This record gives sequence, structure tokens and C-alpha cells, in this order.
Amino acid sequence: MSKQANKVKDKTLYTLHSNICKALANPIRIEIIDILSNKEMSFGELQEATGVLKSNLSQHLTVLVSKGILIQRKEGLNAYYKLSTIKVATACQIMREVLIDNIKKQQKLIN
Amino acid sequence: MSKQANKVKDKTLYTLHSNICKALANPIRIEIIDILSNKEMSFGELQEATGVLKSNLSQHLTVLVSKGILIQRKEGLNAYYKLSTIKVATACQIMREVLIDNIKKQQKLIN
DNA sequence: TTATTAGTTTACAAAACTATAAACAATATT
DNA sequence: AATATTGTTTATAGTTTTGTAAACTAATAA
Repeated sequence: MSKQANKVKDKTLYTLHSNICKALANPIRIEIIDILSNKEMSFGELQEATGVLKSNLSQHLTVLVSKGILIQRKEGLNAYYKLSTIKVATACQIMREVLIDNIKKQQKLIN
Repeated sequence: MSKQANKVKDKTLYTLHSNICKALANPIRIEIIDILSNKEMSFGELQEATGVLKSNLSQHLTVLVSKGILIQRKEGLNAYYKLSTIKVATACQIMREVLIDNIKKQQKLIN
């Protein structure tokens, strides 16, 4: 018999897993991941690209870094961000395919 | 010039994309996707497997179906659920790898 | 028809998330 | 040293998400 009592399952992994997935659960953070999918960028460039208020952008970047999705590098006054691994962009891309497939299915229902 | 005014970007896709990713942003829904990754299951079996209150389970299943992640099939008194596409399980698996990689990195920092 | 079973919907309070504004800190420039 | 620039942190109000309980609906069995 395992350490876990019968029928009492350890859900820690599911909680950790969902915590990292929460990083994808916001349109601004999806946009940031999208922009950074193939290059590093500075905070200022991200601000320009997203049009988001700097305090808000900083908060979202903090979330992504804290979950290990982005890596931050500081150089003088500037901060640079990049994906910690291409896997994140891949997972993101697959979820976008699911979205597109669903939209296509809905359109078929209409026609 | 496009229909969008200069520098005013259309973020609709990012919003739709994040909306579907929100399905992954909960431990119970991650568990459901995990359980259904390779088989169809009835509501009752899912209840047994997850140990979640039936009203809550029904709510989470409703979220997953409404986002096109699960397909529901009814047969008499019973309801059966399965993934609409294997892609969701794939994306989920990749995010789990990101999680595991990050945990390993943290452990290296300690040792 | 009445009761039972299986699952859904609704109401609601607690917790988590979000965007804005303002204060702050760190580095670089004059 | 004083100022400007870049980015972070904090406070806060509004919104969304969540789990529980209770009421409800639909299909089957007695």
C-alpha cells in the first residue's frame, strides 16, 4: 500500500501544473509570449509593441518570470526578456490550433 | 492602410486564445484532462476518480465542453466525456514538462 | 403514477485576478 | 549633487473564478 491513504489522491502535481498554466490565462501574457516566441526584447520594446501601461506590463512580466516561463536579464537601465524554453511557445501554438479548429467547426454549423 | 487605426492593434485573437487557455488554469480541470487523455469516461466514473462534489464536477465539465475541449455524449441517465482532440492533451503534457524542468532547475540551485 | 437515480442549474460568499494610479528604487546623465 | 530615465512595487477598486449547498430536470424503475 502506498503512503497515500486509500482513495485519497495527492493533487499537488495538478495544482502545480495548473499554476503554470495560469500564466497562459490572460490575453496580455499570451501576447507577450507570442512576441517573444522567436526573439529577446527589452521592456521598452515590449511596451511599444503591446501598448500596455508600464506598471501593468511589469506586473505581467513578473508573473511570467516567477513561473519560470520568461528569463529576465538586466543591463544598465534596461531589462530584457526572453522565453526560458521554446516549449512554452509550442504549447501555446497547439492551444491556438485547438482554438482555430473550434472556430472552423462553429462556422460549419452555420453554413 | 488597414482598417485598424495606426498603432491600434486588434487583440481579439489574444483574448480568444487566453479564453481557451483558461480551461487549463484549474487543478480539477487539469486532472479531468489528464484522466481523459486516453479514454472516454462517464460522469460517475469521473466523480469516483476525482472525488469532486458532483455539482462542482458538472460545472468544470461545462467549462471544458463550452470551450470545445471536451465532447459530451448522453446515453439514458448517463453522460460520457472525451477529449475533442488529442492536441489538448499534448499541449498539457508540454506545459507539464516545462513545470518539471523548472522544478529540476530549482533543485540544482539548492544543491 | 410515484420513487429513484444521474446530472444540471442557480445562488452566494470567499478568494484570486486585473488595471490604474501613485510612490518608489536604481542607474545614468548633466 | 541634481535631474532624468527605466522599471518596480504598493494600494485599491472592480471583476472573475471558485466551491458548497440547495433546488431543479430528465430518464428509468418499481
